[in-house]
Amino acid sequence: MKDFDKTEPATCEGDELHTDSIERGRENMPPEAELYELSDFFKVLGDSTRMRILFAIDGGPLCVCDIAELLGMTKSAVSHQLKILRQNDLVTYRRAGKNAFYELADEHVRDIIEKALEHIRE
Amino acid sequence: MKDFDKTEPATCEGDELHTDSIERGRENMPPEAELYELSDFFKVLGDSTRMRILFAIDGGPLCVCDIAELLGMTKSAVSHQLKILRQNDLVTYRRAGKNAFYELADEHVRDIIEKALEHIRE
DNA sequence: CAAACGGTTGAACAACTATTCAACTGTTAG
DNA sequence: CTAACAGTTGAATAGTTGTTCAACCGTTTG
Repeated sequence: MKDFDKTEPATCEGDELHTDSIERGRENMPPEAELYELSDFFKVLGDSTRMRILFAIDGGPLCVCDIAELLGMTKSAVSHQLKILRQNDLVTYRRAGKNAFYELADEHVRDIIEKALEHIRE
Repeated sequence: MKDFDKTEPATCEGDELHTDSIERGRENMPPEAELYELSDFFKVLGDSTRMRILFAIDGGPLCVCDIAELLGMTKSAVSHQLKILRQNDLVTYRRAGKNAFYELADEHVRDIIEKALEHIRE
């Protein structure tokens, strides 16, 4: 009995109709690597702190200290999140003396966030 | 010394230019509630299993068992993720006898994923 | 040069999350 | 009715992740 359960996953009773549907779904599936890039990209956007940072620098380049002040967080916490945003090419930065000014890297990001906003506003 | 660090966060030396930039960033910030809805939405997309599910049913409605077969996962694991997709209005489902057929809820979702694909492909 | 500041980093901890497992519901077929 | 199947669910576990803390680096200013 329990041995049967271990054979999961299994097609629904080997139905022809189902195997067809599965095949269609499989054909639509992007390559493994792309799937991970895609979900990793959304994972970066899936944090309210990072989202706030993106909106903050959308109004123009800001240095770490200013972002920290704006969000009411420590520079350390902000810097950690900026690193993630950098590593995923969502922001770029340029050094100016003691400061590091961050800004949005890409117009795509703005578009995607805009579309998502439309979605949640129904 | 350590007491000073505790005063974080702080503006960069109270510079006028910086407080201006901060103000611009602050004006651009969406309301708190919207920020959370937005990052929660992306959080749902930020998982490779859920992403695979979305691509699978993008090729047409599929029942839980078929999705499980297609992804090589247990029905239980898939069902848990489908619940999250349901709760966030990314999928809808209709019951047909023993089966529950899931499909994409919204055209928006397709658009956003498409835009993100463009982005990661540079 | 030394002190102060902006920024980064690694380790540690707490909070969260995906999968597994087992038990359960509801539907259909024998 | 009962057995088998599709699907759901809650608890437990293992892995991931955001923030804090302390130490550090590089630049600038006195």
